[in-house]
Amino acid sequence: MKKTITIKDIAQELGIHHTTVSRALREIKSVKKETRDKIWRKAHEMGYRPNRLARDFRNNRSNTIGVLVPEFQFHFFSKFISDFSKEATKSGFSVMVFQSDGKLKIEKEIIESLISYRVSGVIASISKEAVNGEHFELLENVGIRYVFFDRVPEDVRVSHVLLDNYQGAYDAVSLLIRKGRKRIAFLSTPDKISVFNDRFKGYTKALEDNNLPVKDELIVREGLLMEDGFSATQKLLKLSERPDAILAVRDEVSIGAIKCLKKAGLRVPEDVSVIGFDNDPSGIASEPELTTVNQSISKMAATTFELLLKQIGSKTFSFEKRVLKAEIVVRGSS
Amino acid sequence: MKKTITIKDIAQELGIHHTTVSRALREIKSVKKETRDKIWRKAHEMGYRPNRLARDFRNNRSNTIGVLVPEFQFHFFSKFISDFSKEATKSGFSVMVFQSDGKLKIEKEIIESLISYRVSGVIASISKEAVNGEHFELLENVGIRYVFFDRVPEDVRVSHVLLDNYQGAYDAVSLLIRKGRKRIAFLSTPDKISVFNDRFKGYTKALEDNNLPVKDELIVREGLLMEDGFSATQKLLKLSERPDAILAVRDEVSIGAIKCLKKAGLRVPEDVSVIGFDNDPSGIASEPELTTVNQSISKMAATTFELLLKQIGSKTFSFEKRVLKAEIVVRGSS
DNA sequence: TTGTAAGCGTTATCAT
DNA sequence: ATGATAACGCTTACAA
Repeated sequence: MKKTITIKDIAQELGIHHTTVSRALREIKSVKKETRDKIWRKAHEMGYRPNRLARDFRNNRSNTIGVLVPEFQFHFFSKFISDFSKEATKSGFSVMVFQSDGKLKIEKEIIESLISYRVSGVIASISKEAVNGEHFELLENVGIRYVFFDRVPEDVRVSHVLLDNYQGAYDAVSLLIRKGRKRIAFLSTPDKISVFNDRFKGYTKALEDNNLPVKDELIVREGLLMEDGFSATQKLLKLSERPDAILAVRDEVSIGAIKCLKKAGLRVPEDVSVIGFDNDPSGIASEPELTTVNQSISKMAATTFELLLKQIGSKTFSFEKRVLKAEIVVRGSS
Repeated sequence: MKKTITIKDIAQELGIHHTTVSRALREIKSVKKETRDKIWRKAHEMGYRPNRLARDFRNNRSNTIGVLVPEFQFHFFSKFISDFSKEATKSGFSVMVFQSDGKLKIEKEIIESLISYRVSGVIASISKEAVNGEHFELLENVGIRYVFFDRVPEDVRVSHVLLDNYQGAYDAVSLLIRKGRKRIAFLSTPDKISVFNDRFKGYTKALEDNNLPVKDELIVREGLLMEDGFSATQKLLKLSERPDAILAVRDEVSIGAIKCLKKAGLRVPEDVSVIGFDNDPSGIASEPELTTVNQSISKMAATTFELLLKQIGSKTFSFEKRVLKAEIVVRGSS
């Protein structure tokens, strides 16, 4: 194991002072070009690698952005993080990802950890147990900027980026109504999560605007997985009058619904139309292919990064809300 | 923005020395219980949060594990990272994820970055452009332990964890042959990636052991995406004699194949059987559901972490190979 | 059991 | 344009 080379080693070799080396390596103009070149050459020759730990410590700030999500196997989150991290890397940041597993307690621990790491900024999609965003205020106290995306606290008063969930659901239901559907079911989760609440509001509003009743029996909140979609649909099929369309808050749920419908001998979309949310890859694998409400994940990632970057390096916390338009991708299931 | 509390602040408040505070907070036995309690109480009262930057700097080691993958949208990688990171968190590590995008140049930069961060360890799945693992030796030079998983260099001589890709493919083909299939196609990628090479070897060996010819026309290397599976299958269907089974190296590719077959009016599995690799969620969405070679991702993650942990804190680099058994999940498509 | 002193590698500030 | 000095918060070796 070789000795680690520091700026002092380079300075010594060159017979100059290490602060000059530091300046040269950071491309500070006040260094003569000749010295600068000499230093760079020597640094390279000696295999110098900056010690970020020392640099971060000295600057009291790590060049890292913390990402806090409930869970990162959901396609939405993994794609988002992938895009976000490409974006952040371009600007010289590293990314640390933490999963709260939907638990408030873990979320709080992660926030402590983030502070302890003196990250440059944080983006977060909150856990379902977090009703408000109070515990994030700790970040403010120590001057760390943060931006919420997708799952935001109800009382949110910091910058955040959202899909227009309300509009997406409204449009999806409107489409179904235009196709003559009248008994439109809504499949969601029992958890109170902003995103899904908004989708529900869009659903009811569209029904009302078209003079259709909102029926409790058509609203089933089993959960967010494929099997939840399946079991929810089983319940629906036991009704005296079955639904003629289903809007589910996630594609996986829709796929479960389609499986259940087909198993019951019903045709999709002839007997029952199905629409999902998220444009998950499995929607394309499904037969028929799934109509879905699409959110441009890469745009969302870029916007989130933009809002965060705007705050990092600015003196004040700011409050800006960005809502991204949702678009319906019409495929075979509707 | 509040002043940050340090151990010196606590010490001052208590009229003791800050090294005692340091010791107490790290639960070092040589501190009297009484003092210890006093310190913890005060620390909590003052809202002390350790500065990890300072600690890491002083220890010349950050409590972080670097994860290097080609890409993390693939279900395999996002699930792996999710599981790995839960595992690592349990032992008090944080996780930093970097994507090479399959590019050697980026991979090298990431390695520099990892060194610069003095991470405690690294796990990596290498880019397709990396023929050997030479560039990882830099890590060794500075004493950072690393373990490869899934995509490993050809000449690998450090610890690594693999699926038994050879066996998985061998078993899949054997299954198809037992079902009477004789013209079994193989869909893969043109890139030389260890994982897929091994799957290919298993494929040919199984054919040979059953006295079936390995036919070039049945081997199509279009890529790893759904559309690649689709177009590869189109080519296969133009042959004078079509295949009666398809083994693809990823589930997504298989799904593309199934779509193409169905579009051509062929039945799956009656006319053509299809088997994939990875047990991707979309395999379940597909119709028929996809038979696939499954690798236990959580086991792989746990094993990778285990091998890494064994090396962190040990004086010597070690070389241990773990091969995880692959199992076929039989569903409708075969 | 506790205190003292030194130092990790870097950068900011001030002096030359 | 470059050098000298100090400091960031923490831990370790040594002394008391």
